[in-house]
Amino acid sequence: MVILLAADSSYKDKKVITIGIVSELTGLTERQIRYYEERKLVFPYRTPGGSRRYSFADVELLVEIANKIEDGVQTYEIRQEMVKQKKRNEAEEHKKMIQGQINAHFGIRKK
Amino acid sequence: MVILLAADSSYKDKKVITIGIVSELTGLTERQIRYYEERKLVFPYRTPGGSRRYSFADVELLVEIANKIEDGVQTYEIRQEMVKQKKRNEAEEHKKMIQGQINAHFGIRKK
DNA sequence: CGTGTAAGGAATTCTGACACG
DNA sequence: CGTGTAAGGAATTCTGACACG
Repeated sequence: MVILLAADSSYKDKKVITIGIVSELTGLTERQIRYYEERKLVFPYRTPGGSRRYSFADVELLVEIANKIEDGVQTYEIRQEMVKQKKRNEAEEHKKMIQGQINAHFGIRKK
Repeated sequence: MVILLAADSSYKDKKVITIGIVSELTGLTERQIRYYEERKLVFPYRTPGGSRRYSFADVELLVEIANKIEDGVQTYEIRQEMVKQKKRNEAEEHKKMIQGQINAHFGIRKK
């Protein structure tokens, strides 16, 4: 029997980090970080005052993006990959939801 | 039987949150947050420019502090508790370290 | 295409102090 | 003791643009 307690995603997904800190954390310039947003690769939260707030998940994503760009991948292509991945995830979600409804109707049998 | 506890402390302890965000997260005013630092209850990182950066652990600590103050506990008393707790932790650490050295010398037997 | 930079403005944060109690 | 506030300054962030290539 295995009991696994998942990583605390609450911290990872909270958008609380300013662009200056993200710059330090990733080694990217603020210019680069803003540009990747312009290309719709990252979506920081915006405060009422207009400044950007990133999550740790965003920070990790930014590093991945930067690596791909270093490898010669264009932002447009990276965007395409992300859209595709998102669709796969949604399909998976949908599948799980349907299964959940089936279970709700016929009862859940677990090995 | 295996019990795995992940608790990603890497995110929790990184000092990356500005005082404004901490204020939103905790509901405390910036004045309160700065005062608790003055009373040596929290220790944010300082950027070269002089501004404070807090971790999620700090945020949680601040909430606990605020609760105690609401209960009428004075900052000085809270400080005393923290110092005592720290000493207990260090004693525990020391004990573990000693045991580690013993194990290193005589071999580790695990049940 | 991806990034650097100077420009001017706006939002954020800092400290020390006076105030109340 | 714990917190509010006005004050002036410094650090941070924002946008739009010009530049290179």
